Amino acid sequence: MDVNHGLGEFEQLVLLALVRLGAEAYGVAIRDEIEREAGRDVTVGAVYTTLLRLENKGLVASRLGDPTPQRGGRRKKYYRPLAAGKRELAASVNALRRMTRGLTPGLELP
Amino acid sequence: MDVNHGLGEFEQLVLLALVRLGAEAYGVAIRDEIEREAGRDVTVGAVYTTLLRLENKGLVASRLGDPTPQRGGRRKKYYRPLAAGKRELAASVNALRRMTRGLTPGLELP
DNA sequence: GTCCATTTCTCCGACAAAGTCGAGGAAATA
DNA sequence: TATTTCCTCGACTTTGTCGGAGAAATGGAC
Repeated sequence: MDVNHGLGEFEQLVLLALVRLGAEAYGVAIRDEIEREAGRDVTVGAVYTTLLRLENKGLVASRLGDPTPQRGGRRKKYYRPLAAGKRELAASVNALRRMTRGLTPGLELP
Repeated sequence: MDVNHGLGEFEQLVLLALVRLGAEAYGVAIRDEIEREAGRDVTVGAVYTTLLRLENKGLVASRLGDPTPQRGGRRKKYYRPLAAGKRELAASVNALRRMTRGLTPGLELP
C-alpha cells in the first residue's frame, strides 16, 4: 500500500556503489567507494543506516561472508541490489539523465 | 559555520529545473517541468517549500514579475540560481555522473 | 460601475522520511 | 588480552511532502 515516492539522494549513491562493487559490496568498501568516486565524505554509520532502510524496503539483500585470514578480520556483511532495487535505481538515474541532458559539466546549455 | 553537506535529491531537481527554464522559472512552471521531464508527480507546495529553503541557504534568488493580461494573472515570482547554487548543483550532478559512468540505462556494466 | 465567482499563483504549518553522527559492541588474530 | 576490523544502535537535524489558506487579478451579471 505504499507506491514508493522514489529514492533519496544518498540511497541512490549507496545503491550505485553496490552495482559498481558487485561481489565486494560491504559497509566499509561502500563508504570508500562513495568517497573515492563521488568525492563525498561520509561516515560508515550513515552507510549502514541507509543499507538497513533499503533492506527493510525490500530493495537490497544481505549475506554474511566468512572471516578473512587477517588481523581483526571480522566477518563482513555483503549486500546486493534486488530486482526492485535495480528498478528504482534505474528509474531515478534515468530521470536525472533526462533532466541533465544537454547540460555541460559547468551546467551551461550549449 | 556550516560546511554544507550537499543537496537533497529534490533540491537537485528543482535547481535543475531552474537552469532548464531560464527566465521562465516560477513555481508552477517548475512543477510542470519536473513532471514532464523527470516524470515525477509533485505538488506545487512541495516546490515552494524547497524553493524557500534554497533561498534561505543563499543558493537561489527571486524577483517579482509583472501581472500578465490573463484571467487570474497574478504576479509571478521568478527564481534563478545564484553562483553558490550553480556550484553546488554542478558538484552533485558531476558526482552522479562519475558514479554512473559506464552504466547502461538498465544499469548493467558493459 | 460594483460585486463576486473564478482562475492563477504563492505562502504556511504540520508531519513523515531520509540523512548524519558518535559511541559502543562483537568477532577475529596475534 | 590487546588490537584491528567491522557492524549496531539511538538521538538528532535536514529534506521531502502535502493540503488548505490567502492574495491578486479578470470577466461577467446586474
